[in-house]
Amino acid sequence: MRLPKEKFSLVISGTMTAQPLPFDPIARAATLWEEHVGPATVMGAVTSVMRVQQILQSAVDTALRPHGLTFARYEALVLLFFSRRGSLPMRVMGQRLQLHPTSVTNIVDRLEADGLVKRIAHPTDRRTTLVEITEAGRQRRAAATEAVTAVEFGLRGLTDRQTAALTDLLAKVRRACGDFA
Amino acid sequence: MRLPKEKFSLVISGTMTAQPLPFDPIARAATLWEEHVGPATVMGAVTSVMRVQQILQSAVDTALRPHGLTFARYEALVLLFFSRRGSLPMRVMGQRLQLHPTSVTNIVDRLEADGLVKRIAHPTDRRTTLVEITEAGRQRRAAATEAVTAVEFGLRGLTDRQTAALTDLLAKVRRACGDFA
DNA sequence: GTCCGATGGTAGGACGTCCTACTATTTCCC
DNA sequence: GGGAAATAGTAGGACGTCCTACCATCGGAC
Repeated sequence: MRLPKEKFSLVISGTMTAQPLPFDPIARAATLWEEHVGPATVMGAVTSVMRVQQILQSAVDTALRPHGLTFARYEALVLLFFSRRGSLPMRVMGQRLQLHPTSVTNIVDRLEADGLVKRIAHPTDRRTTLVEITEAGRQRRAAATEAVTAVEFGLRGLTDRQTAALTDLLAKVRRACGDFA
Repeated sequence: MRLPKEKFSLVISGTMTAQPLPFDPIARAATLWEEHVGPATVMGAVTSVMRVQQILQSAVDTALRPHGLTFARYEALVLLFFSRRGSLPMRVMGQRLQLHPTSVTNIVDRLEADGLVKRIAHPTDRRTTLVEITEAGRQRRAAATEAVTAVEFGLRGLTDRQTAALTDLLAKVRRACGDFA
């Protein structure tokens, strides 16, 4: 539960070099790709998504570390907080968070060990495990939310309009890939 | 080196539920966030990036698995292929690929074990290790490139214009976070 | 020349994800 | 009702990333 050591860098993300490159490595790769391979539009977009995800993940995890959370665990906490009864079956959590069942098990294990959630029996289906957010979990969620919103989730450099446009474009991709109907 | 088992799903990505949800889980979360927390624009965009990265990573890795590559190793191979001499110092590879030095070590270890690259001594600096793509590596890159372009890197649902717009938006973020000057 | 800080790379360990199997329970269909 | 098939969750293992610590080498200050 300690903040990471300071580095000699302006970079927010954890994956960093000492100094930012003087050129855009993705744009350069795209140029070379056009020369040697073919149209690079898709390649460039995919690489960009990968890289930005890495930046955001690192920024958010850094903001959450003092609160003993990762982004995945934070998302789980928020999901339970939003739920009507403050509890959900593991399986539903996996669907909403788009996670493998075993990842849900892992996440809930950690949250439960920290006393932020607890597993309770489902009233009618004995196969099902309900996960319920505790009072400590609610408080932790509030504090963690302040931390991540304070750093804008690591998303910088966009206007609100551009941010919304980004979300829309990505939603098209998610729908086309069958994330939702 | 075997293709993954078929699942009962239309979803391209590896992380999947049996059926797509009938609603957009990110849009729903954004609505709840607006109700309970505040403006959800940034939160929605960040979650979307995370999810799309997961989809793309899974699609690309699936396409590359028959070729014995992950996306990270494929990127390394492409980087060396593009380089003038067919070789680069480990450190430079880490800068271009935005990877931790130890991750570069890991990736090069795997590629070398498969005979796709080899470590050679730097002519003047004995600290530095050069990584050189082999003929087998060049052939593997060509085959792998066909595989990933055949599935469009998993990026579906966007026009070329929209794909370019996505790249531009993400470049703004990368620049703002100090990825490049 | 020599020393000391900076640089390049690797080893070992933590963490989080996924996958494959496995058990327990429920549901469906005859 | 009785049994096959589906469903919920977990255990154990592989993989890839990061971090800290470490060793070897280089380069500059004196």
